This record gives sequence, C-alpha cells and structure tokens, in this order.
Amino acid sequence: MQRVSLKFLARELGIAEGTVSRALNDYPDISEATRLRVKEAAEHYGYKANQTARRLATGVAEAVAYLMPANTNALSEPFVSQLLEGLAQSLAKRGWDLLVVQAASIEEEAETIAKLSSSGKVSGVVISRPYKQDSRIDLLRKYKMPFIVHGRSVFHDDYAWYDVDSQSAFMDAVDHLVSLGHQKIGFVGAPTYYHFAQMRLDGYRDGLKHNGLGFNENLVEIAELSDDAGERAGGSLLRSQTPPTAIICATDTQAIGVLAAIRSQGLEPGKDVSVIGYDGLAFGKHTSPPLTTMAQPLAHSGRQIGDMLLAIIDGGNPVDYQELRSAKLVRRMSDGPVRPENKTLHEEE
Amino acid sequence: MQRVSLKFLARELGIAEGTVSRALNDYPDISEATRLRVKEAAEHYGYKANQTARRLATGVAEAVAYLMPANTNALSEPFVSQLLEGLAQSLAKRGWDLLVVQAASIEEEAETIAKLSSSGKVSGVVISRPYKQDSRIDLLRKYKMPFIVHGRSVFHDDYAWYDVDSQSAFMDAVDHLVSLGHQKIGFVGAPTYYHFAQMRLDGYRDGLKHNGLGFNENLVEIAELSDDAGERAGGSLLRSQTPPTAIICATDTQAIGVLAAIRSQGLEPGKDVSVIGYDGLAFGKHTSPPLTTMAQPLAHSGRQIGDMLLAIIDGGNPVDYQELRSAKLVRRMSDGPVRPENKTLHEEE
DNA sequence: CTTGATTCCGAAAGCGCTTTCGGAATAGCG
DNA sequence: CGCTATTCCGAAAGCGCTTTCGGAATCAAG
Repeated sequence: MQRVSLKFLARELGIAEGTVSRALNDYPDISEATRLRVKEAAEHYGYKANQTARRLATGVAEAVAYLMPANTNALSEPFVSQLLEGLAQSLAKRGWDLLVVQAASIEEEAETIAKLSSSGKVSGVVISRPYKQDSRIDLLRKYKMPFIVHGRSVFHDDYAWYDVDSQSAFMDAVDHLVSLGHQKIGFVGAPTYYHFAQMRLDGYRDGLKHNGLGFNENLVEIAELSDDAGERAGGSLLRSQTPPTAIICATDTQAIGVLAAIRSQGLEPGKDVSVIGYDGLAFGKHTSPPLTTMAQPLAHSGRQIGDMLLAIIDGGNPVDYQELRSAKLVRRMSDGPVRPENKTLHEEE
Repeated sequence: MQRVSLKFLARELGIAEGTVSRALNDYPDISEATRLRVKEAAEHYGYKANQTARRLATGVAEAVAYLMPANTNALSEPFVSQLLEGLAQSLAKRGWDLLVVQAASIEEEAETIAKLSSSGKVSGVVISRPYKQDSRIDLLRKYKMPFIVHGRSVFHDDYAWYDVDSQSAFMDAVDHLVSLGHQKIGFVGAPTYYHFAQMRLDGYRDGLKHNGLGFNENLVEIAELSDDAGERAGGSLLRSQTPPTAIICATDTQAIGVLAAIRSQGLEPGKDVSVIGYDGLAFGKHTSPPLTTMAQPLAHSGRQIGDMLLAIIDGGNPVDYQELRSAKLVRRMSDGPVRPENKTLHEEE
C-alpha cells in the first residue's frame, strides 16, 4: 500500500534518507535547491509520511481523544456531535487526529483513561459532564496527561475547563418567571452527582431567594436525562398538593417530557403552566409549544475547546485556560404570565 | 510518562525483550511458567504497550476512521452520534480505535482519503450518505483500503454496505396515504446527488404508479436537509395551484419544517394535510403533532457496521457484507384520512 | 594560497515494539 | 548412553521516520 517511503524517495533522488526528511520538514541546514527538488519529488510521487513511524520517532501523538459520556441517550446527542465536529475542525488545522473512545461502563472509565495515557496514543484528552468530584480528572492529572473538561467539577481551580454559567442562567430563569407573576415555581433537576446538575439546582435556589421566595422541597424532582424521565417528574410535580404554575428544567430534553406531562393532564403548556428548558437545542423550535429555553453558546464550543487543549499541549498553563460563557433566555412559546384564576389541576378535578 | 517499557520489564525479569513480547502475545514457544511470570510482572508494573511502536512493527493500525459528512446540520445529528457510539462499541471489543475525520469541504474529501490511506493511520474506513457516484468510494477502492458504506451508491455490487431499503419504504408510505383516501400526495425530497434521495424519490414514484396515480412534477420539491429548507419547500407546495393533501418527506428533519409550513398556512397538520417523515428520530414524538415516520433500525446499525468492517479487514470478501434492512411505518399523529371537503388553501383565500 | 568559519549533506543511532532465526537445554527414543 | 527431536529462549534485524553529529565542500578573510 504505502509504496513511496522516505527510502524510496531518497534512492530516487540519490540522496540520504535523513536529508529528505529534513528537507521535507524545513530544516535550516538544507539548501534551497535540494529542498525544492525533494518537495517536488514528494509531490510527484504522492509521498505521504507514515504517521505511525513519525509518531514513534518524534514521541508526539498528534492526536487527542474525546471520552464519550458513558450513558448517552438519543435526545441529548446533538450535544455530542456538535462538540465533535468543532473539535475535529480545530484539530484538523494542525493535521491532528480525533479519537473517540467509549468506555464500556462507568466503572471502566478509569481503566480506559489509564490505558489511553500510557499507550501514547494521544497527547491530550477532553471529557464532558464531569461529576462533582471526578475520578477521571484525578487520573488524568496523575498521568500528567494534558486535558480540558467541558464543564466543571466542584474543585476546578487547577485545570482547564470550558463551561457555561448555568447557575446564574437558572437565577435568570427564575427572575423571568417571577416577573411574569409566577410564585410557585417547580424544578426538574438532574442527578446531582453531575456537578452541572448541582449548579443548576443552586441557581434555582438562588433565584428563589433573590425574589423572596421560599424553597419548597415538594417543588423539585430529580430525573434522569431523558424525555421520559422528564415526563414522569413533571407529572408528579403537577399531581402534588401544591402544583407549580411554572417549571424550570435542567435540560431541554427533560423539558420536552414535562411539556408532554402537562398536556396529558389536560393543561396547556405556556398558558396553564410555563416551562423553561436549558441548552437551546434546535429542535426546541418544533415542540408543541416551541420551547422557551436558556440557550448556551454550543455553536463553536467544540472549536474553542480544541484550541484551548492544543494550547495546553503546547506548554500552556492549564489554569490560564478556563472559560466561563453565559447562557441567555430564548423565549419561544412555553412561558407566559401566570393565569389570574391560577388554573391548576385542582380545579380540573 | 511511559515509564514501563518492554525493555524495563525485560531487565527487571532478567530475560530478553523479545521473550517478554512473545509471552505477552501468547506465542506458543514460551513456557507456561515464564508466560505467567511475565504477565504478572506486566500487571504489577502497570505495563501498557506503546501502541505506536506496536503499530509500526506489526503494520496494522488497529484503528478505523469515520468520515464525517462534510455538511452536517444540527437537527440530523442524532444520526451521527448514534452511529459513532455503535461503532466505538464494536471496535472496543478488539481494543481498536475510532478516528473521526472531518474534511474541511467536499472538495477536500478526496485529499483527506488519500492521506488517510497512505499515512497508515487506519486499517479501514466507514463513510455515510454516499452520492450517486461517489468519488470517495473510487478512491478507497484504488487505495485498496477496506471500507464499508452506510448507504449505497448507484453501482454497489462490489463493495460492502449497510443500508435501509428506503425505496420500498416510500412505496409503503404512499400506499398508506392512498389507503387513507389521499390522491394528491406531495413529496419533499433531498438533493438527488445523494443516492438515498434518488431512491426515496423513486420509491415515491413507484408508489404512485402502483396505486394508479400519475406523477405530477408540481407536487415535488427538492430541499436541503434542514428544517428550514423543509419549511420553505412545504410552503411552496401548499401555495401551488393544486396543493397536496398529504406530503411525504425524505427526512424527519424536513418533515418537521413541513409541519411548521402547514401551520403557518392556518392549516392543521394531520387533519388538513398529512405528513410522513423518514428516519424515525426520537424527537419526532414531541413535535406538534407528533410526527408519523418511516423508522429505520438506527439502533444497532453502528455496531453492525463496525462488525462488518472488521470482518472485511480480517480478509472477508466485501461482497459478502451487504446488508439491506427495512424501515417500517410508525404512526403518530401527523397522518390521517383525507378531509371529505378536501379543505385546502384555496378555500382559505 | 592558507586558515578558520560556513554551508550542506551523509551516516548512523535511535523510538518501542514484533518476529524470525538459530542454538542451548531438555526430552524422547532405541 | 548416544543420537535425534522438542522445547524454550536470546540475539538481532527490522518497521519508517527523526535528529544528532561529524566531516567534506565551499566560502570569506588574512
């Protein structure tokens, strides 16, 4: 397959292998004349350096890995592909590769990282959705493997990360709802071993306090990151003693489920009960009603994360690469003023 | 980083490097005793073979690449991540890697493949959404690089592919609509340089003919693979002289746009105008109304494709790895019997 | 012309692993 | 007990590239 090697080129040109290599890599100790000659020949024969050999010789992998979240589910995946696309683009500028690695289970994530680190396959890794304290981060640190995390764990002072300030986003969401007259605001959260879930819950609480509202345990439900789980959580919120007039959700995916729950109670989302999601996923435009959401700048985050990681691999101090973006409210149709008569399930019954 | 090398282990055990290597790789000419001794030591020191060196020595890359479709757009991406996840799982069983490569543009895809092939980075590649005649396929063939395509080009006899019979799926969709009394059935297609687009259009025509219906050029619109494009196409269909009472779309993403177009004409999707999509994407459950669609078995296709590719790399004949699955109708709420009075835009005006 | 500084290239030593080859040690057989 | 067949391991040659080092050729300066 790989017919044209360095050796071949060298023989063809009648010069030494090392010379060809240096010419190709623009070493200063090669005359302009032979450099040109070599490059032309390379072009002519379609020479492409064998990456593997190159890597072994230089010791740099020229590749980074993306650790796929172990338990992904269909609806939340636009997240993954968008990130991947951006990452790939960023790396492509240098001709580096993107490895996608998937641990079979959460338990095996440690092993996966260990293997990744010592096998020399990659020179950096990016992980998503960290837990409050994430053993993956500890491991990466231990192996001195350059990395960046998409999100933050509780202690995030000494590594690189790119995150969106969802805590204040959720405060904003509460503010918005209160300005529409809502007082009983429910919350569908995510499992709080995810740090982002904790932060969003905190934001919700902060927002409540900021508006002089009390925190009511009965108004919050924790659900997995799926539409179905969101629907169940939304349903139990609506069936409670004091059903909320508005519900904020930790993710758009869950919010869509909540929308369904509201409808199945014979209520109208956006009128009888407002709901606000988080993520800003594109398909929220097409739900019924279109989902109001806190949109995070997912657009170029992949590219950004890639660039940051590259900078760290180049020797940058991870601490200098911490970036906090903010989300902003995108109003569609699922939020509205509280009903004067405060129509709720109770009146339905 | 890579502290424990073969050399280190060898010295530690007082035996030759080659012996250690053979012991680790279960060569038959190593005594059970030393094999055990070596493996224990490897375990103890946490030895992980340097992949790069291994690859160089063996000549096998132990990795395959997935060529990202050049122009992906947010809504269609569950497709990509699901595939990736399955692929990664399949490869992980052997400890192989998944490379995600993204060509900067369609023009550069050829260059990307050339580089991929001769750089020895991967031992196989998978591509998606082939064009009618796809130069990527020709190139891969030329370089004798094992590959499998997700979809089919026009001439697909001599390579491996995994596809869903969307042609007959679209016939079925027409049949279904006709059985509901529809006679004027519109079609929102995709650009026909994609072979899948052509096949779906053909299926639509076949269905028409099969039901004794004539093909009317004014009833078909070609649109890009996005919701917005679908909306535009749907709108122009509805505003035509003889608006359809039902619309079939090449993809769910477009169908969602069509739903919006129908609503914006003051019509009710599923009542006034039926629409059927294709793909079976999960979020179709949450559109308004929930989207009726031809669902393809996307679930384990990634894994399946991975397994097939691996078999080919192992020396299997590509021709033996061609798999055609079928899609089936998932009725949700966007289809229904034709309105007796055949209410259309004309009456609205 | 010499001499010392430059310029440019060839030779060779790896990178960390695999794999072939041959030979020492052991086993099997008459 | 001698001889051939086995078993097991050490030594060494790569895989295709990079990079250091030294020396031949060329140059400028004395």
